[in-house]
Amino acid sequence: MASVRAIAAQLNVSPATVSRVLNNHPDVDEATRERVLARINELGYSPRIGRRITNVIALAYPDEPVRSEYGSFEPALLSGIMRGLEEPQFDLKLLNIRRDKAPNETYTQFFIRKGIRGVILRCFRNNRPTICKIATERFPAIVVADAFDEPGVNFLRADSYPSSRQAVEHLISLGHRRIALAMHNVPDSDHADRRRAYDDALFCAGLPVDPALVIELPASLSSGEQVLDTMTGLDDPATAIFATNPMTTLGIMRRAQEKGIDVPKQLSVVGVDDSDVRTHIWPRLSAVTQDASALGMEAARWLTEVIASGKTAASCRRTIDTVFEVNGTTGPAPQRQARRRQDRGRVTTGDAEKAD
Amino acid sequence: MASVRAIAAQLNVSPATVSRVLNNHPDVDEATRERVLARINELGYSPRIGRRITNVIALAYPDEPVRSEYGSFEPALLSGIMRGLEEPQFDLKLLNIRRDKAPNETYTQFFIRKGIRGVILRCFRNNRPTICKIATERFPAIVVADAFDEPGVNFLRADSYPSSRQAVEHLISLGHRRIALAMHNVPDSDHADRRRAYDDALFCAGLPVDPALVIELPASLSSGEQVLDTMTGLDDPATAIFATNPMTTLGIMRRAQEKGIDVPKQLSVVGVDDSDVRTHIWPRLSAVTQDASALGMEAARWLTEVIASGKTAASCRRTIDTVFEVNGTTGPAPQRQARRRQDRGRVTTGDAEKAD
DNA sequence: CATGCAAGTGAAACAGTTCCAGCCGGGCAT
DNA sequence: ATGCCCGGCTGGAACTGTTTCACTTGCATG
Repeated sequence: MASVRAIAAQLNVSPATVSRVLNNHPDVDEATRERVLARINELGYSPRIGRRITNVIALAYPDEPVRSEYGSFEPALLSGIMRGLEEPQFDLKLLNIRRDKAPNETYTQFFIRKGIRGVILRCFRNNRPTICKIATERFPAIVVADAFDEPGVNFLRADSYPSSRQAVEHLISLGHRRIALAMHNVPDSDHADRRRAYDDALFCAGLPVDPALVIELPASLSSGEQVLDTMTGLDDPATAIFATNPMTTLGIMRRAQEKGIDVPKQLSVVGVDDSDVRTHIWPRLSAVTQDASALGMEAARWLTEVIASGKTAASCRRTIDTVFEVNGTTGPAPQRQARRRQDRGRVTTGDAEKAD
Repeated sequence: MASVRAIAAQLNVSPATVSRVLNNHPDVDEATRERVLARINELGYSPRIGRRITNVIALAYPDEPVRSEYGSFEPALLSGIMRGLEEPQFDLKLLNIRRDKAPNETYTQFFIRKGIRGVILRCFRNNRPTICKIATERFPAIVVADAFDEPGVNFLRADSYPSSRQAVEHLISLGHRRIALAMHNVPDSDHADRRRAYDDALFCAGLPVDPALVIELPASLSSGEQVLDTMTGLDDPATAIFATNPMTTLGIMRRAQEKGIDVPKQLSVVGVDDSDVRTHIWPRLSAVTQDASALGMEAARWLTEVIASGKTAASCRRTIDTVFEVNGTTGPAPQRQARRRQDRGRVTTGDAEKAD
């Protein structure tokens, strides 16, 4: 609605000045800049090319672009977003906030300058304050794959509590009593859900939560190895591990195979999978699966809908389901005397068939 | 250089008409459209917003956006592109050609309409003609991860011939004589390189190429399983497999572990890895590795350089190196009598330590 | 005190797109 | 035959946003 000239007229400045503010040019008086920004926030503004409004949204990363450290979550998410943008005919830009945003401009300013009308945000380690800031500026935005208590922050996430709880209960029903939990060492809502599911499942089964069985580490292969070493090395070792992120899970599996620990005969493993990694290895991972592609598609649809309808007050705090999928890495708890074999090489497992 | 009004003046039409042609509006006479397009191709054209030229390039997919079927090649590539765009201050758009391009517009028209000044192209199954078409239109473009004989097509790829040959020679030096080759079933230059390397390495070692040991299948996990079943089921089975794509390699490993075939004691496997998948499993894959991130970064740099300098005649037919990395899936060829054990369950491998 | 420099601003020029009015030719009813 | 209407096509004008250039103003300095 509001054009550069309209805003300029209201404030008794020239369109040139408004444009300069929008593009973060240095030579504009601080007071003037404030006035213009205030009015823009008040009236709203959509970037245009000529008379046409630009139908572009962005997927914004707080820092490093498109890390592949979370397995194939990112491509699955991107693929979903592209599908979600198909029908409303929007384009997608990729943004690196740290790199492109000038320190002295607001987020709204930054996004307008980049010619986008809305933004899908990825939430990582330390950028929760950033996201809250963006929310208070009321620029159309939605966070994927994380949850926020702060009002005004829109998000779409997969709630892994139910299926995480199913996972732990599944392990309990298989006779496991020493179930380890390998957590991510930075708190986000997903991992909090999984922690709660673990606690609740144990509590309801009358099992204690042993602090020695809970470990917090970065999401990485080597963390997984450390988890396996720690949990099988205890005096009363774990017979099952629930790992709350994909890379740690892979690390656990890799280390178990390296040490010749038979999964699932000697140790059961439940992981979390964002994409199809669980099927890439043998045995196929029993895992809590979240559909990153669906997450992306839904987020894109919500955002474009909000933009198109102009309902800036719309709020999204949606949750989609995750699924616990039983595959080959979970089995009955081993007999007590069979545990504690510590040879570092492969173990004889010729009795495999009989045990099934 | 050429603006809408300049072109309009040269052709005695109005700027409105030129704009309509550029945006593929239906209500413009076919003859007029042709004239305008011809002049635009002649003079060149860069999309602008107001007086500013837009520094945006696109990563264009022929069809489905950002398939994750090639493992984490895509995120690694994207990450590299973003890094490559950092210094020249360009933005990146994601484009799905099939979805967004109108059938009756040229590629140049399409890209201009999307406001981009250059494009990085992904080459898949059937879009080689598309890419050649784009090249003849002379819009700034570069293909990543494939090679073209056609002049005018710019590309940047990783040459996997030397390291593929190293890989096969490595297997030969380990005593393998029955080395299978699992190829992708659609021809592209990468896979052609690997085929040549296989043939040459065998030939130079005085070994015959047995057609029974060469198989062409889609890049997928199930293909890998089929490869393993076929190659170990021969009367004179393979003792090593070279798989020319990541997913097939994973399928082979998965199936080998499922059948209890010990890699590398009973069977050696060499794969190809675009990212870090080779380290995600145990044993770590011996693999020909290509740095998708470097590919993306170099492509982005070349493209932005061409755009900035205006050297539309510039040509890029570069190749970066791949590396053959020896990890845990390659070992000495098994003794002849030890082969042909066909029990479907796990095999006793208690003598593992001694063999080392 | 005059001069010069830097900051800040606006008018104008210029970039692209769309709206609206008009032209023109063909089809159709009277 | 003639008048009318309608749709294809076009251009002018209006309206986007951005940049260039000239100008004012205030402050420091010779």
